Amino acid sequence: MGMNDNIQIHMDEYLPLRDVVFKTLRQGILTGELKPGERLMEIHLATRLGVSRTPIREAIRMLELEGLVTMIPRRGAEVAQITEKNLRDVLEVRRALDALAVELACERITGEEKQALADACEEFERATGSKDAKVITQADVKLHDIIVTAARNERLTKLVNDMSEQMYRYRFEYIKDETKHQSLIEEHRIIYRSIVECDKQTASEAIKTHIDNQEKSIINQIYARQA
Amino acid sequence: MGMNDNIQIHMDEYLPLRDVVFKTLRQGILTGELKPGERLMEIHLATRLGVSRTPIREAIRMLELEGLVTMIPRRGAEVAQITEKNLRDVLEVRRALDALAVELACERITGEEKQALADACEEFERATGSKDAKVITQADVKLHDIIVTAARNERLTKLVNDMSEQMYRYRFEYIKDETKHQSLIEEHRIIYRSIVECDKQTASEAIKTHIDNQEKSIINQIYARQA
DNA sequence: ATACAATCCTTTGTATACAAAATGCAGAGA
DNA sequence: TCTCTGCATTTTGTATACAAAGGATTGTAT
Repeated sequence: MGMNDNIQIHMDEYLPLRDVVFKTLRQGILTGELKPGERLMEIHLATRLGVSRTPIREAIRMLELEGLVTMIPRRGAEVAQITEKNLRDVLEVRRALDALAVELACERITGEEKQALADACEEFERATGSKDAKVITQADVKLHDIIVTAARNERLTKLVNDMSEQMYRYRFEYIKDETKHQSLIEEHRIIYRSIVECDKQTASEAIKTHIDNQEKSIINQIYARQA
Repeated sequence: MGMNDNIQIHMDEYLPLRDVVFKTLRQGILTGELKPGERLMEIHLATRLGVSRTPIREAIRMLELEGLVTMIPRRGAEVAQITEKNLRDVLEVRRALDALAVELACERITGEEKQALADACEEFERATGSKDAKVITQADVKLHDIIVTAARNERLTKLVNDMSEQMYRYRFEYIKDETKHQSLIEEHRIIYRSIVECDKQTASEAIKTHIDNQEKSIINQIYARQA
């Protein structure tokens, strides 16, 4: 030992092309670069990304299962339509899962994590000062990450992360709205305090409010865009 | 209209090979035919199922995202290990989602569905009399299907179905245990009644108890198998 | 001008071929 | 006997080739 620790080979840098393609397409869809309804044609994507059709196809299979693309038999894939119903469905589920996460976190959070959570709250407050949506978003993500991690449930973590990512583009817009910042800070504080005090009831209510506010904002955005 | 209705071509019979392979492998894993830790080698599977490697690979990508197989870089896929932690995680989430489902069902269930639910309850009672685990399981699935459908949330439906399927093999064993039948019937009745009466609180508690009982049984089974 | 039909072209679905990495085994040396 | 090294085999990762289905376009007939 000792020597091996220095080697520090980034052996884990290897990623199959399918995963690269998967992440790329996913990113494209979530940021809106690839628009809903847009067809995903294999040769097209393959030449564009400089790979063959095989990794593209495998990536599409993954996106399909995540619900980000819709398959039409013998016609191929297209970026899934986002309907209002669809979003409400996702948020409805996410609300329940986030509530579960904070309740579990109340029971299982460690001392270190409590500290990390406190730090993350402060960090978020500072980030709102920066007026940089990206920084704020990162702080927000960090905070929520600590909570779901503290829930000690891998399946839950994966689900919550998947669902948050689906709202990526909307969350970004939401966080740009500075009038919401103060209430966000307040919500985070309540969540933090109730988790530390192991007050499941309050924590769960607070996170539900948190999601509900996001929902309202997102629904507004949809109408705004349509108009 | 009229004429076209008669044609009734089963045009939708077409399924890409990848989906056939997917379903086959999935079934194999869930029934325990393919055991945890078993390697899934592509050529092997391909010759066995009489197809080429391509559909096999695409099916594996899907299974991977469902968490049924684990990928080891440059080594391929193997059937995911089922740990006790893993099962507890799934059940913990399922508990919350099922609770959400009944609560939503309380609000949204239609008159027809109420009738269907009543029928399904009776059907289940009759099924327990048959002593045929398969028949009983079917009746149980039917009942739960009606509930999640009544929740009117497609995302939720998909998640709940996925999670139930993951416990397929255990559920089967559970339902074989005749000593549990009476309490199962009782639980179903409570759930049914509270949904009809739109009593979310009771419905949610009842379904949670329902899942908790399943959990106990499953954990017991695991210890029994290990011993 | 419109409707219908044949044909071509695009695109997916599937199979196969080739390259690179990893594993296992055997043999040589200490 | 044990270990290390090198080779052979296996298996994945990626690319390409071929077939069939769908859609579009063009031409023709009414």
